[in-house]
Amino acid sequence: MAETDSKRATLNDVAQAVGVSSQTVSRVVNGHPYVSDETRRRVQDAIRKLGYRPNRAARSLATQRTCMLGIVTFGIDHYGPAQMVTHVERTARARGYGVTLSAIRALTPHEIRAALDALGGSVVDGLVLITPVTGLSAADIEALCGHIPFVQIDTELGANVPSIVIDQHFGSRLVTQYLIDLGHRALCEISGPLNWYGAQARHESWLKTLHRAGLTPGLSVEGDWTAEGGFRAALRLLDEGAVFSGLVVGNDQMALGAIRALRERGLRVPEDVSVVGFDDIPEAAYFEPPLTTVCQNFAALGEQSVEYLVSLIDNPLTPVHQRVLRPQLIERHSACPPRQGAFFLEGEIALSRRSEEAD
Amino acid sequence: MAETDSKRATLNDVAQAVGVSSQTVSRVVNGHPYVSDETRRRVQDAIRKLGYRPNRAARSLATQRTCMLGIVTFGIDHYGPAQMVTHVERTARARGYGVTLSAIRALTPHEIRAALDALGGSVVDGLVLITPVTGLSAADIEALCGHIPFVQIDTELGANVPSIVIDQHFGSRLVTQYLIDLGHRALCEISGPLNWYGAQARHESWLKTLHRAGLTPGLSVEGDWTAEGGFRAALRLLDEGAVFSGLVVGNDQMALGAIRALRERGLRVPEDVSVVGFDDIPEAAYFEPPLTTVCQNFAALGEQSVEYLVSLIDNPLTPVHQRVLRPQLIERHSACPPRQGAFFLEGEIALSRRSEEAD
DNA sequence: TGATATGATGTTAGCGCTAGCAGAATGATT
DNA sequence: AATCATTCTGCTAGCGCTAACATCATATCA
Repeated sequence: MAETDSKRATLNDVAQAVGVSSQTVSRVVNGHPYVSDETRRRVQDAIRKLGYRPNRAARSLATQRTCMLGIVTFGIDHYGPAQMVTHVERTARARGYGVTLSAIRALTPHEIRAALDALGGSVVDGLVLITPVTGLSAADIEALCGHIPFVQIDTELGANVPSIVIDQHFGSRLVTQYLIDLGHRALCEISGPLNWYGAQARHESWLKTLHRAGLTPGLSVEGDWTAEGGFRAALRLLDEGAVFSGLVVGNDQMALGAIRALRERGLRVPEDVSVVGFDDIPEAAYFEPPLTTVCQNFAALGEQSVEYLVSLIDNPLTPVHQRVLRPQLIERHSACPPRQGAFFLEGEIALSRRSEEAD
Repeated sequence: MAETDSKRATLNDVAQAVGVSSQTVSRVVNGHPYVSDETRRRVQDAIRKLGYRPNRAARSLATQRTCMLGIVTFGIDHYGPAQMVTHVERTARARGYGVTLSAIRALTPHEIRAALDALGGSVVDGLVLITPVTGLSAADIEALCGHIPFVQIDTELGANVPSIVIDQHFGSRLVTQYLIDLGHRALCEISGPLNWYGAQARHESWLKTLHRAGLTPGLSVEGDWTAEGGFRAALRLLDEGAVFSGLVVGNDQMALGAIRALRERGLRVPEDVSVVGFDDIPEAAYFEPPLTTVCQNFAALGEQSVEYLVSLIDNPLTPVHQRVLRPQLIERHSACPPRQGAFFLEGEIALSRRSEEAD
């Protein structure tokens, strides 16, 4: 196998070993035609014997392509972004691209610029931006990316940039209407951080769906996507005297925390309060009770974004569009019809505050 | 900002704009001394005006360094590996390195070779290998990496390769002994896939700890790290007639599934069966009941591996060692002393099969 | 037989950058 | 005034590869 040479073998080393020009070796490596079978075989032998591997930097310099995609992601600690990264990587590799990862922890322009700088200097042929959060305009993004083609994932619905998004409005309508159809009239919400597009969209559609049904929305508290945040948010809801038989939670982890909080306050799920989540994380089916939630197809998101990006790289004139994926309701056992007279009389319209004020 | 030139600006463009040689611009870009303040200022202005960014490929070619680390990871869909990736990335960036990610889905030499090929051709200065799984010898790894310095994470304890590992034996002893100390005498196990070093180590130490305490290990069933796998494994345990008051589970997700299975069979946790997990995922505290588990410091793992790798890059003669981190028991509420006479009489030694055979 | 296609190779130049050396200018020292 | 060190700048080469063209041999056709 690999020679014990101190230096890595180069194209030229291989060429000399075989007695051909380096160009011929290059042709073999890149699978070009017009190399005789005999030569090809001998070159391949030498490549193996010398342990030759093409130098990507040199190739990039010559071809102006890197066969690398950059992933810039915010919120990689959360389930959604992490899933997206995984699936983007998988698809990119299947398409012959490597990926380089740049996770940003804070949403400062400085951090973002640093992330892009790390990727911008001709290290990547294209960028997948996982930007689930407000704060950067489309113009900002375009300015930062420069001439590098990019696709955004999980960004603002309706934005006029190359992007693939999940219709969070639809998902929110789905669960909210589901609870309404079950007979719930008093709904509260634990939303994700409202500077996330998805959280915002879910919140808005939660409101709108209730209004359309002629119901008054109950309290909505902002969580932080974590179980702990959900726990605290639910406690706050209860402490503020909110009265509700249905609770729409921005993701499954927060739903888990919320359920625990409800239980600690003596409320049973779903008998006293129906709880629904978002994401359908693999554990959701094994929560107590198994969680009714909304499933998002992250695999499709990853695949389609890479496909789109690759077509953008191959042909920069590919028209700009936003592809919208629809999530799907997964019915399990954390929601059921409300018990009569539990918290409120049948037909009574939901109140966001209990009449008998806090103790 | 960036000019609307069709082409990206190069060092030479900047040099011409200022009227100096490209070398001087290079000095400014790289912060070398011996550039007059006046010149430096003018160059920096021009850089900004032209939107110049150094071409990494060209720089790599000239310097033979890429300032990139490669992460090759198996099992990125699981909590541990995903956490490691996140923390490696974070630390690498703090140290001035970018990371390129190569996730392998199957443990075939072919997949691994492909992953390394994608990274090997002078794209990275060093490799972090997340290889939690058996199948590759240290020699294989060294052969595959060639001359590129590497550090393994989460590999075999005691292996003589540059590596950072968590002492899974210790962790397993911790929980197992904990249950024994609580008074449990009949313990079963749901292990992770036994081709994972961690799962293997935990399994072995589970056995050893029981033996040392003079107890006969109950049944051990292999899971797949997922909640669903834990669910099915627990069901199998029950179906095979295992009798136990304590259950050691290989990770938190499987513990979640197991708890659900136990509950569906009418067993309460922890009153009838104490369950302990591994990992301390952020949700574990909000499980029903809150899960007693073992916390692993993935952040330290990521940090130390990158630090080690960087020192290996800077000085190839850095001595080879394995750094071992110790996990920590997190007591919550999924384990308590066994009830007397629930499944077995006090003092009775655990049987791995019930006397009255399956129905 | 000469003209034309086509397969198989080599030659040349250059991608954008940095290392290393070679100056040139300035000031300090003999 | 000659010598030396110090600060600044430019020149040249080359990192390893590929695109584009040039070359040469062989096969095909009129």
